[in-house]
Amino acid sequence: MKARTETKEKIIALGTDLVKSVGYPSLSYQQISSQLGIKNAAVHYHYPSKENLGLEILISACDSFNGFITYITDLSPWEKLELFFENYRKSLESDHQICLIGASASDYHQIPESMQAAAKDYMVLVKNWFIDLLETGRKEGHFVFKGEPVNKASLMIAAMAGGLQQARLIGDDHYDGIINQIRTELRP
Amino acid sequence: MKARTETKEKIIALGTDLVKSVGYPSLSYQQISSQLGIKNAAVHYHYPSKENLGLEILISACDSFNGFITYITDLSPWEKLELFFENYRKSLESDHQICLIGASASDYHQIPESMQAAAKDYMVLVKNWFIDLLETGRKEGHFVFKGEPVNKASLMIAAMAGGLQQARLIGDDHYDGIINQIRTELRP
DNA sequence: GTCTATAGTACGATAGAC
DNA sequence: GTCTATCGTACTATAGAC
Repeated sequence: MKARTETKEKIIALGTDLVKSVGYPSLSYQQISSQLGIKNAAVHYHYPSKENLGLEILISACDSFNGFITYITDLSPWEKLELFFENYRKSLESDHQICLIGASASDYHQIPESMQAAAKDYMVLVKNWFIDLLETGRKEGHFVFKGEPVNKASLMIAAMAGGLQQARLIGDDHYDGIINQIRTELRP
Repeated sequence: MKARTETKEKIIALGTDLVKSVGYPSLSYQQISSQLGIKNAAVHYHYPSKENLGLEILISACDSFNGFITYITDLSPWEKLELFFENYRKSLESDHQICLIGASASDYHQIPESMQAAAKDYMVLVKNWFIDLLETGRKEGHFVFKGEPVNKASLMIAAMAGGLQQARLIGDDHYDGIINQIRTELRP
């Protein structure tokens, strides 16, 4: 009924939103089909099992992030960091969605092994990008921090993912306070 | 069959473990009854609805934390902080359980309103204790950090909750790196 | 306080028509 | 590529015996 496989892309886009707002275990074929105006079985046609769908959501996010870091490769360390902050802030504004890394981690024992592996790959990708950003930024005098870049990267990624979640409980100020603290501590 | 309400306490203890490992939505009466050697209906006798059970788990955790901070009230700021770190590290060693705050936050849209409110109360309690610890510790020269105590507290709590989750994906070193970074930055 | 039995619901998944 | 119809399963929850 559709030109090319437009529906397939819509399913991934909506599925991603749902995982970020209710989590993979609570994601259902009915939510997807009803919101897209199609039927249960139509979604199964594109993604036979829930595992297929969940895995594709993670792989797609990985591709997007790779595109993102390539796109911003020429910016300054601070500009890169602020864009990363901004992307996370957008999740907060989209009805308090959390990031896929946090969602995959908190539901870790409820997702198939293939998704556990994909989530790990995704997180390693993000973390390595962060380590490189911090290392380069410090070397060039843009950032100031004690200790190893790997530990600083771990601290920042964990704080951002955790902060997004906790903002659901006690409000967006919590997340903004975290970002401001990170900025304050990193500034020369 | 039991003296007093021993079963009721066992249900809360096991329920707490299950929420911390699989989350409230994936927690089931069957897991509880089978692991306690009783039947489905017996659990319903003590906690008629799942909401009753989930709420009691959070309230119980709140009470425990209140007991904890009273118990350590005479220790030094660093000793208090290290005991807090230790409690979180224990979750990691218990088959990678996460904290109740992180679990409640990531499943926020899947838990009843009464639990959302209880989780908020719990988190406010923890955060306020942290703010006071950081404020006092800095005033007395034990801690060093830039910015407001409230933002530093937000950063630390989010990093610990997020770090516990992310350690499931990429290993315990991730969490330990976060704690070491926090120590390094806080040390005078 | 614990049991058996079951109602009622929601879900993932498949078969087969169009 | 989408539909209707349905199977099998897992879950929350309740009624009533002991």
